[in-house]
Amino acid sequence: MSDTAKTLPRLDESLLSHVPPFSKLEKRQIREILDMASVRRLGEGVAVFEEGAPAERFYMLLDGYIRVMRITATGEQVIALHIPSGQLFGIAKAIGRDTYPATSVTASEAIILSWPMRVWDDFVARYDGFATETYKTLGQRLGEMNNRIVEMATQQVEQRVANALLRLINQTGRKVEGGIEIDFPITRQDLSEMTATTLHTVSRLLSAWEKQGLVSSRRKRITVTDPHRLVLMCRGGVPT
Amino acid sequence: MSDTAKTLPRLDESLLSHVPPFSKLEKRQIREILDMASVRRLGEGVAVFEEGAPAERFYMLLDGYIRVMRITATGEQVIALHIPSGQLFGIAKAIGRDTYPATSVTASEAIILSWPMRVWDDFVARYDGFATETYKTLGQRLGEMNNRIVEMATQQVEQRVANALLRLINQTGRKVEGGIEIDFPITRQDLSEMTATTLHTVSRLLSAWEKQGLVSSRRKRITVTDPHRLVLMCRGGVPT
DNA sequence: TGAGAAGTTTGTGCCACCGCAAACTTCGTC
DNA sequence: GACGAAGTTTGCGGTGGCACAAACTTCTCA
Repeated sequence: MSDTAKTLPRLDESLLSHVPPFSKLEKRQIREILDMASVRRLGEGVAVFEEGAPAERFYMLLDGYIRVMRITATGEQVIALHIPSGQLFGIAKAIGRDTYPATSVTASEAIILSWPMRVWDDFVARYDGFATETYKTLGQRLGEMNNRIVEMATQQVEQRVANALLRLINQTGRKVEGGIEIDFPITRQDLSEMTATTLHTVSRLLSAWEKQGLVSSRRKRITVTDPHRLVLMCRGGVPT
Repeated sequence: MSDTAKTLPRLDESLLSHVPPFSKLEKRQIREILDMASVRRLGEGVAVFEEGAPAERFYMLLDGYIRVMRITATGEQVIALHIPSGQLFGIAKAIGRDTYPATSVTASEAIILSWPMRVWDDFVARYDGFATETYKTLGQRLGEMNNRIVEMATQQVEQRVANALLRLINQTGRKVEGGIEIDFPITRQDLSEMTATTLHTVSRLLSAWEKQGLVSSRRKRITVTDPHRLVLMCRGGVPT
């Protein structure tokens, strides 16, 4: 709802030159692509698009984090995925859809590029490596979802939360003194929506882990101080 | 393990002419494609490929059903998906992978075509509509998985099993007297592996539903006699 | 036709986790 | 710097559905 912007001053080619779907392109081509893009700077917690809406644009996250979620008929939220910067999202066309299959919300401040969906086929046809790289990240996301299904089907809450934390620090971790911190604000509630449990249970688990020196957390911030022991946690056994 | 066959007598073009990824092609092109294919006839419960194996071939299911599953480190099985005839599967290349992300097993007797993965890029480049249709089914499967995640995160066992049944009769249902039957042999165990519960719980549920006239079942066979009331079941409330 | 395998049903006890509730802490803002 | 909103912690009771166990039924194949 809040802060939008049109085509900002002028985007530098280096913005995209190292980003997988565009990394094989010449400077000239990246220029073309950037000239077609709109830029927006969004605050935390802003919806980029809603599930079911006609897929009119596709997006590239330049900075920040995006949370992909779905909302059930009864109003419960389920977080499907977090997307780090440098990835495309909202690429409904890539999977033959004309509406977005889920809602995307910023998990932090974010900068996003976007293009009208009608140029999608051009991108695929014209830019070498674009399609390939796109489908590679799609495959990764698919694999991740698959893993989550297996986890939810076979693991206990404790292990699921541990897994979720590890995945977060792997994908979006930032090294700080004393451990690895999740690079965006995240609440117990969020974590519970990622692991199919309640914020109460997550809170209890984090408190326990904090006492054991596995993690340390403040409001909306979580730092994993002992990833190794957290990995052990994923495979069942309660440590001493 | 059991029954294999090489290129059988001679496949008829009509086999593929109505199957989405090939439906836009000319007879000549379908001939080409068929001439490159191997055919196999498989019994029930035979593995087509295993998770993690190098993705050397991709497949088209001509008849029967395929079950896509994963096995955890502790040996538990989780069924991710059932694939009905007329769909491609094992298309690792489409998502930028060079190993299969899951195991595929026949859920019934089945007839499958297959091609070496190296012709994949040719297929995409040469055959109009092939890529598009492929990604459409990919999108559907992604959506299904997404739905399962949401279900497992928000619903009770009873609702999840009801949902699983409904999905099965939607996708693979066969009309019989007195209801719609799932078109391939399926055990309580299978159903429990699809819904993250135990075979005991599934058995109890089915027994209860049978008493209420919602379903009727025999060994390895399930018929939904009152789909409408089963739909109600999905949304919580216990009926009279 | 009979023995074993595979699949199903049913009972009982128990515990991990949720639901509810209430107090507490941290942050933003006027 | 005080108020309210947002986020967190903690206690307690209840219960859904799992684990374990055992009998039963239906198929298969010799």
